Amino acid sequence: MTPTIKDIAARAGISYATVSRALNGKYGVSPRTRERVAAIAREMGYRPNAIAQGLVNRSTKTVGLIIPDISNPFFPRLVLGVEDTMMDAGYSVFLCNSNWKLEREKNALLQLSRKQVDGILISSIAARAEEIETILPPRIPLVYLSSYPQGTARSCVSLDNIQGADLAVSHLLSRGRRRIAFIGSTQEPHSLADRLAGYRRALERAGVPLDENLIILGEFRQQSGYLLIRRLLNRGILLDGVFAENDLIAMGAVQGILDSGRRVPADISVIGFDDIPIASHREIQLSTIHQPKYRIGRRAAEIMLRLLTMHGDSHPAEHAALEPELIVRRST
Amino acid sequence: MTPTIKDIAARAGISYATVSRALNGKYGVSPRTRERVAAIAREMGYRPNAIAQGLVNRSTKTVGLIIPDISNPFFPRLVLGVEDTMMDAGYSVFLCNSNWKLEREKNALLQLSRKQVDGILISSIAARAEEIETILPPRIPLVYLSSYPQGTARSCVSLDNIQGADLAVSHLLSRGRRRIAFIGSTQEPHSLADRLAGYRRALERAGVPLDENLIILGEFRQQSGYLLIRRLLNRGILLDGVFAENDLIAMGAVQGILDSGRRVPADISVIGFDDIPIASHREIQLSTIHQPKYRIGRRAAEIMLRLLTMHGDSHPAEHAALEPELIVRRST
DNA sequence: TAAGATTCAGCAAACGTTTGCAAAGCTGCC
DNA sequence: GGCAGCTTTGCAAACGTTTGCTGAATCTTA
Repeated sequence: MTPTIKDIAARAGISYATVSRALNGKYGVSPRTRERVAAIAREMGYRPNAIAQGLVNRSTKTVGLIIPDISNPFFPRLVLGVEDTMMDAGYSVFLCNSNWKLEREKNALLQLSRKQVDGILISSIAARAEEIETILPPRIPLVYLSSYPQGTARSCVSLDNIQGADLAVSHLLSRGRRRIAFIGSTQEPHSLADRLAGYRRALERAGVPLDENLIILGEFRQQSGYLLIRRLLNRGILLDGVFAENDLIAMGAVQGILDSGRRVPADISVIGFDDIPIASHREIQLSTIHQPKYRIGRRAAEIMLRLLTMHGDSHPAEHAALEPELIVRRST
Repeated sequence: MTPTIKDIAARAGISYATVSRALNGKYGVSPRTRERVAAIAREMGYRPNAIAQGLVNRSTKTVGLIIPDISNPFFPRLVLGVEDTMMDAGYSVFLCNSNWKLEREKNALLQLSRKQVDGILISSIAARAEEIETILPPRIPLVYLSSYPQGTARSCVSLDNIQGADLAVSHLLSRGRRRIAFIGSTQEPHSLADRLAGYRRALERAGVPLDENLIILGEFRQQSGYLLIRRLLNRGILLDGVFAENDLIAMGAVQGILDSGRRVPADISVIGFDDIPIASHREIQLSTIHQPKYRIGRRAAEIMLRLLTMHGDSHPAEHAALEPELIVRRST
């Protein structure tokens, strides 16, 4: 069917070992045969079979990328950052969506390890490192990006979530807000913990007492933000500010507040997290904490490439915590 | 390192051929040994090496998915549709972004064929089928989705673009608009041609003369829509309606119109194409032609699975043209 | 009990590469 | 002309599976 190295060898009247060496620029082939082989290969439209190469080289030039949901606007640029830089380095990437389910995340891990990927990048929703790292093949390179479980010794690339949340809440405080609700999601335990910690830290520093009634949790969806804020308001709980764990929730919250007859930001200021594309839209103008999504993806991929090249020798885990940036827009 | 079939065989004191048969449920192995093998495999944490299997089976249970740009809001749900259904069928998918460049598209095709994918799904920007189909390995299953080149004999899943454009323009006409601009992109020649054809057809049917000055082309980006409409307006060209080739362009156009001091839809009605998530947002409310993105992805994957299972025997190309749906919102 | 049928297991080749080792060919020198 | 030393090539094993063929063991039946 498709020509193999043996077909080339037959045509050139030499052994296929020589063809392999010629094609790969290995030492020990005369310039003349090297050229002849190259010409025949070109003419026959030869393409190396990466599967066979993978088997003998024990490296497939392939990595896996696991994220919760590509249709969540946070992830596309992250994925692009990974894909661009891995592609440039000659790697292909398997994309897997876990749909925020640990079960599917584990399943993807299993699939990828069967497929002999050289490394795995994962935006994990697992709470503890063991939950996923015990599934992995022995010493496969692993990089967490954007979200990682507690207690891992692997490389991570993420925003400083505590600092980011602190920044957001401090901003609300600086606008004179004192009754600040936290609306989050239980879908990513670790990111929740950090952002909640930042929320607490900012309040504490400002001497504002924490009211547990103001903390309310659901999912990472716009509708969830809408429903939660309405529930809060209907209960008659007073508030003048909202810090949402992400922009989708924040946008839902804004709608909920408007629908309840209150104004944003006059009555209630709202700030989100992530700075997804829509947040900057002229008609939305949501204040938020910017995450450099493409850069996170690229950085994670770069770390992966480093792990991949120094195959085996000591994996010094690298923890890159990028600086969060406050973006002030109309909603605060 | 990781246990192989031979390790299991050694432990069980049998030949590795038998282990293979036992694990794969092949005929010719006693229940007793079958069980013993299963137990040992479980105990040793055996995972079949898909690369080795791929080599001998000549099937990798892997497909490639090539799209222009995952960070364009049209694609994530399309990709999800593909990934979900391929995953369920036990396939992994390589994601490749071509960044709207034919060169990169071809390159991805090459990479994927080296990697011995079982099939390729592609949202191609190529104008003619030869440009990409000559690169493919002989008889690999190929499915175009959402966008396909002219003159292909392969399976396609897409919206009826002519019909969709006709629907959009007819809607503007029904609102009394007569000077309707077409703002498009040269990035996808075939989709451009179809949507332009629909635009022409609708005008002709209504007896509205075509004014070539109203047709203007750029890129599939919001900024492009903004710049193009401003250029049009600055030239003093009269218009009361805009049909944009996609929602991003349409949103840019709306901004451009507003910035020029005109009102939407009072002075100029705007309709887009695709119905990306943001179009339905409360503060945006863009009229558009809905594309069932997830369904397109799923459908394409289903066709791929069919091609994959009837390996070899006659590939009757299937051309699925989904029905476009008009969504009327505030911008018209 | 013998012959035939059936079940179970092993051998070895194959998939398309890479690569260590050995052999063959060539060069130049004494 | 013989031989050392280098360059070029070939042989064969290996990577981890699947599978056709063959042989041994067990079972059935008359």
